[in-house]
Amino acid sequence: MFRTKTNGELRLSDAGTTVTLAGWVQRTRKFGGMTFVDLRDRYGITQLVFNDEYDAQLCEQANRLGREWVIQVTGEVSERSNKNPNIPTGDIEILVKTLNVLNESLTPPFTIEDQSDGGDDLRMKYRYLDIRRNPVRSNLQLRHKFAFEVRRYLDQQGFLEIETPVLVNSTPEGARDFVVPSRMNPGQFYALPQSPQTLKQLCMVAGIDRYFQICKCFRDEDLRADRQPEFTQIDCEMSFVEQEDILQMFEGMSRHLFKVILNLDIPALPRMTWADAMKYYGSDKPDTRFGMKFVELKNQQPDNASRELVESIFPEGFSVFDSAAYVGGICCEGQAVLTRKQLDQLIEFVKRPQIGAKGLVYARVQEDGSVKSSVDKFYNQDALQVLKQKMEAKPGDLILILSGDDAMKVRKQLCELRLEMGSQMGLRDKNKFSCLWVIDFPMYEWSDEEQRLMAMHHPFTSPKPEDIPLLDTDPASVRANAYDMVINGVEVGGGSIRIHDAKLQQKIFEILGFTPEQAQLKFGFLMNAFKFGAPPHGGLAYGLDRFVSLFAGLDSIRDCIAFPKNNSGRDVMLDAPGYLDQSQLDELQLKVDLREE
RNA sequence: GGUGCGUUAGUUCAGCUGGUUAGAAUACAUGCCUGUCACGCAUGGGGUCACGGGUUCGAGUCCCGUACGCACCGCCA
Repeated sequence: MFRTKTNGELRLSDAGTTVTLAGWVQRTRKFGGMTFVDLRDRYGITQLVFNDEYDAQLCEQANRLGREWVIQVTGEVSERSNKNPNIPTGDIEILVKTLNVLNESLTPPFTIEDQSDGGDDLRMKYRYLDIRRNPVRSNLQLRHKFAFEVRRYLDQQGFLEIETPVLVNSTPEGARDFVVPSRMNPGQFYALPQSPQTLKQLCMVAGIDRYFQICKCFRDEDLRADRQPEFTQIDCEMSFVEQEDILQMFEGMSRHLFKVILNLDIPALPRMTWADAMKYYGSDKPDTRFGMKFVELKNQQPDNASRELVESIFPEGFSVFDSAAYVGGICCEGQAVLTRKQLDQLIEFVKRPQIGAKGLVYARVQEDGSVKSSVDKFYNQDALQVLKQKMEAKPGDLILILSGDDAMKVRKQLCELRLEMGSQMGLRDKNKFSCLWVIDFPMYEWSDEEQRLMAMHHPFTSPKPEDIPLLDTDPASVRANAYDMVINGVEVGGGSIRIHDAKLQQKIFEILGFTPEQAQLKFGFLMNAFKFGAPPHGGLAYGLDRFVSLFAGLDSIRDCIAFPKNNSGRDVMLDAPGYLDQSQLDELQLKVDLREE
């Protein structure tokens, strides 16, 4: 062992003792004949003092030190004459007797400080230097503690952590697979798992009652701030349970994590049906830190989100509303103060191509209760008062209204607008947490691209028993025993009760457009297993990276991943992916044939 | 596959309507300073203005293309 103490742990009570410290030179300050060195390691900073009146040669040695040099010193802990209240070890310093340079360092390309001057790209290229910084390291420490507490909780609940293979088969449905060629089976490929879904179900058939695994999953899709091609899942499955048991168990786990990591007491998680989430928030992952629920002012297009017809509250007159199938609004408390310019910016916001609204109608409720709107020439004050009442708007409030032919599209636009207003109004505080379950997802959603129904969750999800008759008559309206945990508008986890009956599973595959032969080829192993006494089972999986990011208040999951990939899926530090040598290709009997641009 | 923004010193950025030698801060180097702690002061070195093409008497600045980065849409059972 090089060291007898760590930096950051010495206190005044250690004064007079001789210690050996090792670490990195954070900074040196030369002041006349004195040299001060801040020595850093994982645990903190210790100030070293060199004085040429006592030892000129040692001081000369200290003056040669550069940033990030690795040194070891032995010296006496001494009370400082000038204390520094800003750091925990500010009461003491080390009067250095011996200095040993363990390794020199190049000048780092960016400053290793809490507030670094380095940009993201540069910090990722030198991520090993970036991790020396407190904010990055503390994110990794939080992640460690989070995973540790997950294991502790699940262990106490009788779960077994079981590893499943990383080299598996490519699966239809779902995301693109990363594939791995097999040298011993030329022309054949493994795929990396998008999730251990089928394997954990086989663990249930195998009688492993309660399974979990903290494991890497892989999806070859485009990246985002909250999406990496390899990410970590807390994957869980239980046998002999119903949906209620799963919700209870994992609500318990989440509340445990909030308590032990953030010391927050989270109330019981409210439950919202998918239909209500879509109807009132336009999203299956609503940010419930604030209200501003949608009010339907007209809906002539009943769908899975909202089955009742709503007659327009407006009299005829404004052709945009008259012809729209759906009109919906939100009420923004106290926002009548927004200027014309700010409202114009909101209009620009909803008209952005990514959002795609044609326009935005607004109405301010004045102090005297009258309503002043952008559609005053179409509606009289009586009609606007009906609007005010319907929106439950008070004097000082601002009503924002979107309309269109496709209710679901307008809801999504309204969702963006609501989130934007929530942000502008400061209602999306990172230190506040609002958790809920979204339940009763539809089994299927229509894919325009493939012109067929696709599983919304995955093809092993069981329908709600009361909706099973609808599988034959109206499959699009069948609801699933599927649920997501949503925190602050982030989907942190999701799962379902699975099908454990081979015949029902076969039927679901049929509805998804698989022939019996295809289903047997791709999922025969699962359906065969179901014939040997599969227990009823279900589970869920959390996105560890997202959950930790939420706890740490991060904007991107990259910040809690030690070595993340960039926007194009590259590891800029390793410069991966890269080309293979011809000899490797030869061994694999593969030929690269790049498409010409 | 698509949209937007960006790329100037080691780093983070400024650089206006095209005009003489491209700046600041910080980092780095050297010197001074005996209680500093974001020390201070002085001096100094440091630039393929991402790359390619075009417009122009003249391009860091305008136009087109490419590459790279970030955010987003599509995609992500």
